[in-house]
Amino acid sequence: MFFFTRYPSSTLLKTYFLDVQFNRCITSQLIKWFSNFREFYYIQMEKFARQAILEGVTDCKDLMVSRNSELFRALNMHYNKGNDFEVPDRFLEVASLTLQEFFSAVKAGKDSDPSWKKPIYKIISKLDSDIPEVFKSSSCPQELLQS
DNA sequence: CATGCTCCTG
DNA sequence: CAGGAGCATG
Repeated sequence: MFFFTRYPSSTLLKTYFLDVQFNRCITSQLIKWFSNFREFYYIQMEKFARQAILEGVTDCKDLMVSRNSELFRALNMHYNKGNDFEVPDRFLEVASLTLQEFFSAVKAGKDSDPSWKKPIYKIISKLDSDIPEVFKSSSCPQELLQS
């Protein structure tokens, strides 16, 4: 699900886990889960962005996340270990944009500001897509829901 | 006071 | 990932 939504609301999650009896713990645990997902995601982005800078990359167009890029492999291995489904193109676009945002920010020296990542988070949080119906409850294979 | 999020650990 | 601290919102 992370490939579609980086910042799912608790109400949205509830509509996709109809067979789960939500209580405070379950809900906060799921929210926490996505928070952890984001951490990994952003850490990878920053890592590759800095690496690109060290490699002398100057054009953002050279920072597109394709299905055969190292960054994609790292993310796919984390969220889609068994290659249970095809990652949506939209995610590649969001990932590319995220990488470019980090790249530009670091390159501009904005990382000296303690809260330099906040603006990037704000941008990315607005790029969530709708989750396909197939992910909903009962008929959905567990492999798909796991990430 | 309840939520939700980040940051830091283990 | 899970836990907990600390901060922001409403």
